[in-house]
Amino acid sequence: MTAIKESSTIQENKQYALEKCPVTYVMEKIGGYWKPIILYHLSNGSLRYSELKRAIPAVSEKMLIQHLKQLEADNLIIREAKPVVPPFVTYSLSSAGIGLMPVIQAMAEWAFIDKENGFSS
Amino acid sequence: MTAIKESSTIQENKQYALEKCPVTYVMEKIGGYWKPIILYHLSNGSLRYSELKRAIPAVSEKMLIQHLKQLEADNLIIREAKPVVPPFVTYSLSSAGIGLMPVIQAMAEWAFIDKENGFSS
DNA sequence: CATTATGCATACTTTAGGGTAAGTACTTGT
DNA sequence: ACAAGTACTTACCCTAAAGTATGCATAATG
Repeated sequence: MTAIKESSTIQENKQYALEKCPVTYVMEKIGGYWKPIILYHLSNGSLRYSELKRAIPAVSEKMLIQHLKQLEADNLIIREAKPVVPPFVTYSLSSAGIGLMPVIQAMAEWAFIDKENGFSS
Repeated sequence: MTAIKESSTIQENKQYALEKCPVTYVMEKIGGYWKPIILYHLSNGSLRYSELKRAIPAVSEKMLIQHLKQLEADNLIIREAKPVVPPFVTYSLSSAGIGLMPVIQAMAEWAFIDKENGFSS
């Protein structure tokens, strides 16, 4: 039994890691590249889908709605659609999403400091 | 010329996004799934490579050193190797890495609150 | 009457990330 | 003499994520 490589238990350990490490828990919810960026742009108030698209030109429409759906499913943002004929859909932060603002704020602040100090690779 | 789809400009817009959005800047540095987790485990002090491995059983050795190298290249952690024969290598936070602790701390705090409120999908 | 805008959905392909496994160099322990 | 520990490196493969490009319904606008 001692010959079993420890790496074969990685899968089972993932559940353990999720329960033990709070940062792992967070990464499961906002771990994607785009999610924190979306949340950052929503921090100044609700935005329409098309406004988000223009605010983040680097994201494709597919990625944008995909992550918006996931953020909604995780109760971090709220989607409101008015049944008018040119569709009018707005996204805003939920209370849990607002709770994430310290994280986003801390990121933004660190970015400015890091840039000032010129720590570039 | 009006027939060109706007999505074809996504690549060029990425550079723009990097300069404009601070959160994008941060995600380029600690955007990987494992990087914040590694930084979290180093927040209590320096650790040897093997200690990190045992602290994060869910990560494979390949991922661990890969991200450690990247974090070192980005000046977020410091690698110190003693030239002894059973290798003795420790990793610790740099000053820039310590500057990231508010982000990691905010993540950890939010995780606890979110779990208490039972916001699970 | 064709275009534009809105908020998506979907198919199709490519790429990058990550998993698994094995090897290396050197020494201490049994 | 052989396994085990330490800190990696390398090679191969595979899947999930992301890019690209369409389509759709409707209605105001030129």
